[in-house]
Amino acid sequence: MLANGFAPSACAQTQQSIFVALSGAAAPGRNQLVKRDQTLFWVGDPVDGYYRVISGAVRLCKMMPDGRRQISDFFGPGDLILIELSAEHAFTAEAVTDSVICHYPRPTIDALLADPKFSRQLLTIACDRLVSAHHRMAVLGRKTAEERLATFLVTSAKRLPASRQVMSLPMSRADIADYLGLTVETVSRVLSKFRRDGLIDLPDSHSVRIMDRDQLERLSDGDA
Amino acid sequence: MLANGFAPSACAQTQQSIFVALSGAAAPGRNQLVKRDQTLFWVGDPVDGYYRVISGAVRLCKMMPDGRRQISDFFGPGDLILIELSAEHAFTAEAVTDSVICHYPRPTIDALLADPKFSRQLLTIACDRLVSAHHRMAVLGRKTAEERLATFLVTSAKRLPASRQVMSLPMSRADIADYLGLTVETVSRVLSKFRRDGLIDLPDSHSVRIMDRDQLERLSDGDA
DNA sequence: CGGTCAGTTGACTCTATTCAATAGAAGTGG
DNA sequence: CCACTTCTATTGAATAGAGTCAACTGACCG
Repeated sequence: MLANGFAPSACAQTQQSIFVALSGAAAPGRNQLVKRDQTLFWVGDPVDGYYRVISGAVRLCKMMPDGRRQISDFFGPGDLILIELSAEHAFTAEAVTDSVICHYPRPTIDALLADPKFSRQLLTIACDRLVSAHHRMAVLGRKTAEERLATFLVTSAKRLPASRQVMSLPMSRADIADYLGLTVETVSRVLSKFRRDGLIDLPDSHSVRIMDRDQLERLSDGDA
Repeated sequence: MLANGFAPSACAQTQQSIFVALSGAAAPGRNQLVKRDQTLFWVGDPVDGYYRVISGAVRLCKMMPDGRRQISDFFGPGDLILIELSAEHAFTAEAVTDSVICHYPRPTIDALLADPKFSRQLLTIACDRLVSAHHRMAVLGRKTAEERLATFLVTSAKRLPASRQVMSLPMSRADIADYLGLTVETVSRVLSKFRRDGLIDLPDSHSVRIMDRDQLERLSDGDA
């Protein structure tokens, strides 16, 4: 399943402390099982609390009237879904696979924000996410299809212990396409090319084995 | 010049409070004049403090080895350049035009972070920027050239008082192109088309008058 | 006044999309 | 458990939207 695959984000250290703070709080979060493709919250919903992915994965989406979709972020186990402090959600969050999500009611968080140590940690998480969002803008604005896929694979692999050989990608090709600003066909074609070129192996459609990480990294940086 | 043109961002309210907090601090910021195209900080520079745009405009860039560039954000008067709490800058910041920038040394900010009210405000700013970064990912990943330009114009206009007829765009066509993930030629062509179609007027290359805002908004949302 | 730079426009090219067909995996119900 | 449907992924051929290359114009600057 996913538990051993798609991994927590780079700022796991900080997020761990957050977890401790939240666990110790008067009102700890409440776990809920969310089935695949089920929605955590829609655009326009009130921000009535915060979510933390325990297992599985969540995608954050923006839809256009004609059906075009942009996935602006994925959240894996351990990740706190922190983007908005405003009154209403500007994005939709959906489960990529069956997931366990912990929900912290807004008052719990608001109370914890009085602690400068805690709010400093949240600020660190928000800034880390901001940095990776800005990196992703370069991916979407300036990189070729091959560079996008290489970046996606390398970044996903970085979240995992180097020991793991095969990485699990819980999301569909359509999810990857909407995350990278491409079409399913292009994603499929580029992955096939990477396989032909010996850069990766694809044991099944949700698993990838990185065969030539150096080459993939050069490709992702745009100097291959 | 620019002072009456490119405007502070949407979270001006919060940023105003920040300004008050910083002004009252023991070590207030130090103003510096930064000439056009001059660099505030480079990728890899230590994060030795924070900057606030007093007048002018700043662009945040990421460069690729072969010269491709993505501008991930513009900062206008009043904006606090807050993206990284890490040790090193991951982006380069440059002045779009001659600008006055206020610099707050890192200790000043770190001390203020002890105040939960202040750090809460910084968190709000960071989250606001995160939301707009995610919106921009949809622009870069899914919108056509016309939709990108329409979004850029409408968003820039929103920062200004509705009374202003003519909006000043301090940045060059190349800056706009690198912000929207296009080429200068495409930016130029689309703006010319908008002018022919009566959506905008271009008194000079750094000024735009919005003629048909409704149509531009429909275009930017992708249902035109 | 000459030179450089920014912006515009045109002609042609190419990368990724669209449309279409097929193959394979997964879920459903008898 | 197997037949049937449906969804996901892959591959091919044709198309289109934005990019590239190039020429030209007008500002700005020394």
